[in-house]
Amino acid sequence: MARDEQNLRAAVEQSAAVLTAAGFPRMPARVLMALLVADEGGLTASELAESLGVSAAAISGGVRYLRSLGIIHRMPQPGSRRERWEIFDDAWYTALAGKNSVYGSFADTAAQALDAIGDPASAGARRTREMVDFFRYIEGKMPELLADWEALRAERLANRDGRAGD
Amino acid sequence: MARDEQNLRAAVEQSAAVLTAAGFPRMPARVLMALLVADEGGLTASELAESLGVSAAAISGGVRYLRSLGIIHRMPQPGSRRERWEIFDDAWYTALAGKNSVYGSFADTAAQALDAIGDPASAGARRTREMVDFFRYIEGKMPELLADWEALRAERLANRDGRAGD
DNA sequence: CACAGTATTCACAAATTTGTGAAACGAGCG
DNA sequence: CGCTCGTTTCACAAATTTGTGAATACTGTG
Repeated sequence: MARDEQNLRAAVEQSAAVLTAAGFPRMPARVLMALLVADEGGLTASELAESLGVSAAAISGGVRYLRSLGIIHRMPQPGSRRERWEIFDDAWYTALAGKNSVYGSFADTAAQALDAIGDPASAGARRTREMVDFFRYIEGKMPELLADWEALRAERLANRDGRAGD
Repeated sequence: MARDEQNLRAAVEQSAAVLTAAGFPRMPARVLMALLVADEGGLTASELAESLGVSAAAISGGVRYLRSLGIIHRMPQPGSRRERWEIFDDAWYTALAGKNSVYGSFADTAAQALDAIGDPASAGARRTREMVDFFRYIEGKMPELLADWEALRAERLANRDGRAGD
């Protein structure tokens, strides 16, 4: 079965739209999805621009954003000025782990609010304390969850190898 | 210790800023934090407006958004037109569970991309498949994580009661 | 060391989001 | 049943975000 470019484009756009709806900036989301489905070796800026139908400048901005998140990287091609952009294999893992620190800093600022409330028995204090506890709990459990995923993934890969390379 | 209004305001704004940085719209974030730290009985729209220093219209919009997310509710006061808005106790729990469905729909659209790629052995297919698997895994584990939190919370409350109401 | 091909930056236009004041609406009270 | 207070809706202004074309900077090649 060959690449169904038309459906692929549509699915890329739709997935990017989901990310956008979740608060992710538009262009980075589109670039990210394009890189996700790209073949081995990633894509150049101009390939991205052509594929997404946008200017080179837009790609440059999107790429800078994604790089600042540490989920893509540049692969300088020896003997060519054309650099290829590639998504890290653990991009999503990293992104989710990173969001974890958002939970953490949110809990931290909320904890300051908790201090400022004073009376620990008040409704506001109880509510706030419970929220802080909740996010700290999630934050604490996430590493375990991710580790479990890693283990499961490694196991799958081992099985696949065991079956003589699929 | 009494309420330190000044620090409380600052902490509320800062927490709202963290939410905003994470993609949450600004005014809803501010309203949400104000309601979180509010005393028993929640706040009226005008109290929110005064506390946040914005117009009644802005509050109305923010409140509508939060209600659409199902994390606050209106408490009609008998004998008064002033309705009080209150945050649900399980607001954050709900929000996180809801985000879970975002993971799900993201995985779904990405799975469509996977189909469109065709060749399952290609780099793009491998990458995409792994991402889909990852989010499905997270999505699957989250209920368990939340249930564990519930259990822990119930246990804490029981202990507190056991110690004769703190 | 100048040239050619790419990538990045910049100023700006378009689109979207955000918040306001004024008007409309709705519920209790005299 | 009209008045009053509080909330919601609406049209619009301000601010922010998003993406473009043109100019600039960078790197390898002849």
